[in-house]
Amino acid sequence: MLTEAAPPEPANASRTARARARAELTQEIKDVARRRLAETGSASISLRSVARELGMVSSAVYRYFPSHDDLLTALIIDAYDAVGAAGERSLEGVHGSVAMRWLRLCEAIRNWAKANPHEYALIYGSPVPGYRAPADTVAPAARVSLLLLGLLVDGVGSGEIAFAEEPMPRPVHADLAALRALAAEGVPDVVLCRGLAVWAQLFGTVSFELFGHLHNVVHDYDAMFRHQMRRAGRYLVTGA
Amino acid sequence: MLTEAAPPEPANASRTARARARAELTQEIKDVARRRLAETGSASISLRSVARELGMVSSAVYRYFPSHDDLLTALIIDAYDAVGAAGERSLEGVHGSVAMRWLRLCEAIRNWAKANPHEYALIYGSPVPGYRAPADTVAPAARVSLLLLGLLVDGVGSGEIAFAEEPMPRPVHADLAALRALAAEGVPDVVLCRGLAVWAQLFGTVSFELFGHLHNVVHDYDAMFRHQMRRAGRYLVTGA
DNA sequence: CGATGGAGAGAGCATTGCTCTCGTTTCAGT
DNA sequence: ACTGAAACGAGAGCAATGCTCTCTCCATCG
Repeated sequence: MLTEAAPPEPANASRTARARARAELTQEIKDVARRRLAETGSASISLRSVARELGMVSSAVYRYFPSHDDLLTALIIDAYDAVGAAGERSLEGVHGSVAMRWLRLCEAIRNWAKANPHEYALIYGSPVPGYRAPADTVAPAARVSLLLLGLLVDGVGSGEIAFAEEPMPRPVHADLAALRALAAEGVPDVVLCRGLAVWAQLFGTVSFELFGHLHNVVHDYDAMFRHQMRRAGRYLVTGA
Repeated sequence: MLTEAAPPEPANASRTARARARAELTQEIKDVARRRLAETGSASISLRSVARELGMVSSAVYRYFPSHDDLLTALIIDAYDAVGAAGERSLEGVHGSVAMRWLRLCEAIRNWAKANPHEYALIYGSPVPGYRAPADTVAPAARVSLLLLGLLVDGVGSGEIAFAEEPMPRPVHADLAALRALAAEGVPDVVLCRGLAVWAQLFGTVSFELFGHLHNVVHDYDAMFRHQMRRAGRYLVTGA
């Protein structure tokens, strides 16, 4: 269920002809599947249709992805990587205020989501396959979150993020301490809480928009999103 | 796709034997489907399996739900109604502060979601079938949101919710004005914005938890949720 | 050079959504 | 109360899917 196919591919790209062909075909299968996903939604990624489009027979595809879920998982991993990359690109070489970089990050994530709604749904919607995230997905999934944590570290370091220590429930503090040790050195609990809050708000808002929960309520999504995320940024930085 | 089956059922329950049988069987089909949904996820609600469990033949079920999507839509509507009802129950006869009622509402929604994760995924996860929300779903979907708006109206009316008017981007103001006219009389733009923010945060947080996005980050979900929603409530009421 | 095992093809199985047809039962208008 | 129309359930059938098994072919590695 988790792993791709039998032989662990060597890192070296130009191995034997067979290995190269395998890598290429694996990629090609994913590409076709991703295109079908983008065009007609996750329901229409059938191994058979992908095989057909590639001129293969369905059983051949099973040499590359041992099950339908494995193909999906591969797409999920790629999608996580894609949002992560989009987020990183939006911050590359940008040195403005934390609030400004936060806004850029928000816009990048939303723009990616709007450009790839089905991929977004795949990773931030209901977990569709056998329901439990394979271990392989957690690292790529973390990628985009690290950007927020980086922002927090920066902001606290530069003094741009204002905060006053506050008592936390013990278990909350424990979780936050672990998170801090992992990827947010120096960021106090209160600020991590704010981070979690705006993060949930960000993805909640994007999901509301993409999944149609604001239909007939919001009409100018661009303006609303921008305004809300600007406020969220202020909350993140100043706590108000 | 949207409507159930041919004859519009009369409101009167005890009509002809046939009508009663129809209503009962329709309900029974939904019940079996919902049970399968709860037990093994939305993928396993096949008309055929439901029919089998009811001792019918698959084609007979089509007399009641003209397509698989229609069955799903019916379940979706019921799910919206269920969260709405759960939320309403949590506020029934409760007259505490807005912040306190907000917290009750949050807990009720999360508890319902945890008790019915697949149903939650059905309505707040990715829109699964051919996607487009049938018109029949928007009224039940609004039910739970009205609770928040009611809280805002109360809080503004009683002066419990503090705010200072603030300039809004024109299109944002337009959307908020329409929303105010619809179900939030007297609630100023700033407060509506806060409402939208915490609402997105609430569902973002619940989705993160249920869909596994906080796996290995948060361990004591109860404590974290409570703490975050308490803060959100304060933000809602005081703006900080 | 020869054995291994990766690769593609094809047939096949169980399952699904959905359609069509065919008797039977129930209802409603006369 | 009777009769024609409609609703109903059953069954067969179609196209499609995920997945397995077997067969043959050929690149690879010893």
